[in-house]
Amino acid sequence: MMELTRKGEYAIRGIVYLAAQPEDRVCLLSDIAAAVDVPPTFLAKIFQQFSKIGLVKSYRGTGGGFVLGRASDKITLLEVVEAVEGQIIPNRCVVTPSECSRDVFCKVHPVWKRVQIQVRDVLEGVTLKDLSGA
Amino acid sequence: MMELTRKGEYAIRGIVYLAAQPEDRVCLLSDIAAAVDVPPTFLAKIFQQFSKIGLVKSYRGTGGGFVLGRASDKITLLEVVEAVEGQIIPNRCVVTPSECSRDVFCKVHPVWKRVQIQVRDVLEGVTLKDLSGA
DNA sequence: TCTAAAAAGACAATTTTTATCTTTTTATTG
DNA sequence: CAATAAAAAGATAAAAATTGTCTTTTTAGA
Repeated sequence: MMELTRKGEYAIRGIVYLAAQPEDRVCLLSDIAAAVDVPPTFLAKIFQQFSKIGLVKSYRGTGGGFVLGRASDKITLLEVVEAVEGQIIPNRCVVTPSECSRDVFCKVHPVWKRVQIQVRDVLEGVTLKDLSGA
Repeated sequence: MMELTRKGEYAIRGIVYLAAQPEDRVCLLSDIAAAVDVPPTFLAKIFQQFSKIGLVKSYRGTGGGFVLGRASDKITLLEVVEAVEGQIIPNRCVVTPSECSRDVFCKVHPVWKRVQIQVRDVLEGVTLKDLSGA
């Protein structure tokens, strides 16, 4: 359980690669995909999601491509993962208590909340700089 | 991401219910399923998995049913979850580094390892007694 | 021997994941 | 302005996992 999907894995690979490039170097999606060994069309979708929330900036047309949206030490692994996988929710009832009819007296609830916090803390403590640095 | 499946949810509900019963009270699967609102056939599969690893003991035939395999304070939530969902593996490469061709120089690897440890620690610190007690 | 109950196995519907392909938009350049 | 380059968007489809159900078998008790 708790497994990152391929999408998440690809997302990390792709953006870490981008973070490792010389700053302001515009990278073609096709080049990134080839370098990190991910289906280009799939990576395109992922980078579109990144782009929407500003994790990367994109340029169309000749000479276009992608660059990081912020300095690599200002982007956390948590942001990257949540961008493509959605929020980290170990249990439905963590986000919608109403779904849990056991609600009021459910003792499991706070446990999942703790799990969620722990995971987020770890991922939030890691930046793309940490992952791409020499 | 990191979402518990329904199977995991059902598993927890079922075994917590069992843990809340008077000790040595043999419970029918059909009764448990009704009480925690889970499809009986599905819960049956789950309890079979519990039974195989000794989390519950089963008795067949008339007067048969299920009881906890150990005292409720000796069964952790981690065991329950892993029984039905498999090991907690945030990323494939955590378990099979060979799959990660980036292997040696993969900086993400230890991060997932930390996530895994944190999650396990939380779940290991909670027993069925904690979850079923008044 | 009949009945009660779990175990085991085969099967099926649904949902999610993992893509691919085509068309559209935007930008550059000759 | 026309041609080209590249990302954005949308539709579709294959594969895998999830979420079940149904039938048969085994085991135990009355």
